[in-house]
Amino acid sequence: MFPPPLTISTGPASMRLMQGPPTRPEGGGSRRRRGLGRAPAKPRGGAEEEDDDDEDEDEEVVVEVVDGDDDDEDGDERFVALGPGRALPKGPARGALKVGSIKREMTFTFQTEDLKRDSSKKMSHQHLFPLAMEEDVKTADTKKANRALDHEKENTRSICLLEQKRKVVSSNIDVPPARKSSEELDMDKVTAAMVLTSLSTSPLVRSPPVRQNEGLSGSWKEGGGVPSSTSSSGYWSWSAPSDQSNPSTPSPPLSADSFKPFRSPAPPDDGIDEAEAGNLLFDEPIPRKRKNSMKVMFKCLWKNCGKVLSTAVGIQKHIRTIHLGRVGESDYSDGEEDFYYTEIKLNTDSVADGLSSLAPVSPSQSLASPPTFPIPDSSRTETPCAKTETKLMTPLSRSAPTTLYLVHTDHAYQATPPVTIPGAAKFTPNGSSFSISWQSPPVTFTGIPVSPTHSHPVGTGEQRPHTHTVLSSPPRGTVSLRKPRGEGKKCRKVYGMENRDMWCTACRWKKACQRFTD
DNA sequence: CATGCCGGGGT
DNA sequence: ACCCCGGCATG
Repeated sequence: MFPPPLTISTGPASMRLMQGPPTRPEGGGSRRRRGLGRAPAKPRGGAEEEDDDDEDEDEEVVVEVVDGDDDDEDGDERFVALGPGRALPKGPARGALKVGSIKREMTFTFQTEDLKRDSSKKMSHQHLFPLAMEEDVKTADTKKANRALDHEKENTRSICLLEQKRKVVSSNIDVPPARKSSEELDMDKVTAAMVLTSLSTSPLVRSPPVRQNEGLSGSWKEGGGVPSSTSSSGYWSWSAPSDQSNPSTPSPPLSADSFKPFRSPAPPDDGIDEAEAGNLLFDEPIPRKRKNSMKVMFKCLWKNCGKVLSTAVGIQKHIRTIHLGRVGESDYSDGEEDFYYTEIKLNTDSVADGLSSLAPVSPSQSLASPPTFPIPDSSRTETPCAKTETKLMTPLSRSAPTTLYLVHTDHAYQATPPVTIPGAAKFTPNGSSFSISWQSPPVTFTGIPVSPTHSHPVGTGEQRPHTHTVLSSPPRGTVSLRKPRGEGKKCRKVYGMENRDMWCTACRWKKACQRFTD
């Protein structure tokens, strides 16, 4: 109560320290400080308050960002938010960030859900991804419901058709059944043409290599196309913006189908391949190289099979016989195989090369978060598979083609954009906080090892592994949100220990400095 | 080692 | 809510 003896208090901060350690007889160093003689708090308090005001402003910014996320489930939005959020700083901001990230995740999930729903409807009872469904369901949202309803209307009609067609096409595989109006078909054509053109024209066009799988998967589902791995899509669903949910958007699967009709008369492997190739290219992270000595290969996308053949016919046959089990009709091709293989361009040097280049190149930044899903996913998956695959190719391997999505990549034009986002790599090197959400994806890898699981021939059970993967992913939120550590000088440095009184409260409390926010 | 902060704990 | 500190992470 009594002001401590001036003698002592007068001493510089150092004094305090010295005394502190030995003992805190009176009440602790802090008190001492206050007692320093500086009028208890008045001055200090005033200054601080001002600071606080400033801080508040910052905080507001943060808040806004967060809100944005809430309002829209749009993936893009998220990114935007991230940018600013990152900058935001200090204490309160931190909290906001956390929330934001969480919401983000939620959003993803829910989007995925939508997709799934759509697909499920179209697909009808195709037991495609039961597991995934369950998982998602828990996260389900009211919003989702709304969207679902909308889609239903339009979908309902198409569903019937789709199913019928599907049956015709293939009984055991979930081929993208969706069929759309002639207009859409045309659109697809056009799109395909454009894609091809762009590809041939400029290598730049590339899109995020990485998660094609996931991103695509999302879209596919929507299209009612391939059901299989839900898990992967789960996280990535974000890549698929609300657009996908819209029925109007052409679903990838559709386009794929649409192509067939034209060429179908005679299984034009080349034609299809080309189209796919185009898509693939998108996937391929290394567009520029392709000019050089690129060798075109056809890779089987069947889940545990990475078989690579030099000819489309070969790969088709491979798929037909090994995966589709159509030994007898080896000659006949309904085009279904097309979905299970993809055209890949290899540098004459070596495939690995290309792959490796991918990872290192873009990721430089993202390196910070190695686990980040984006880059590695597709690329890695493919390569390793290819190698291993050859051996694995066995009936067992026959599981739904995980990679299948890749194929669909054709429709990349749709998916691509979103995927690009992942460019998120941009997010930033420092965005430690970001890494969090991203990390989740790493899961993908897990999936690979898991693949060994035997699955049902039909290609439905596949998801299991994926789902599994997803589950394992949980690590996401785990990352510590710890602030990067402000670069600028903080109160401590600015005022020094001697003037601790001048520090902002936060600094005094050893909390994130509120005055010199970074 | 100095800083900057987080997570806790005390009042 | 305010005030602090132990301890960890980072440069």
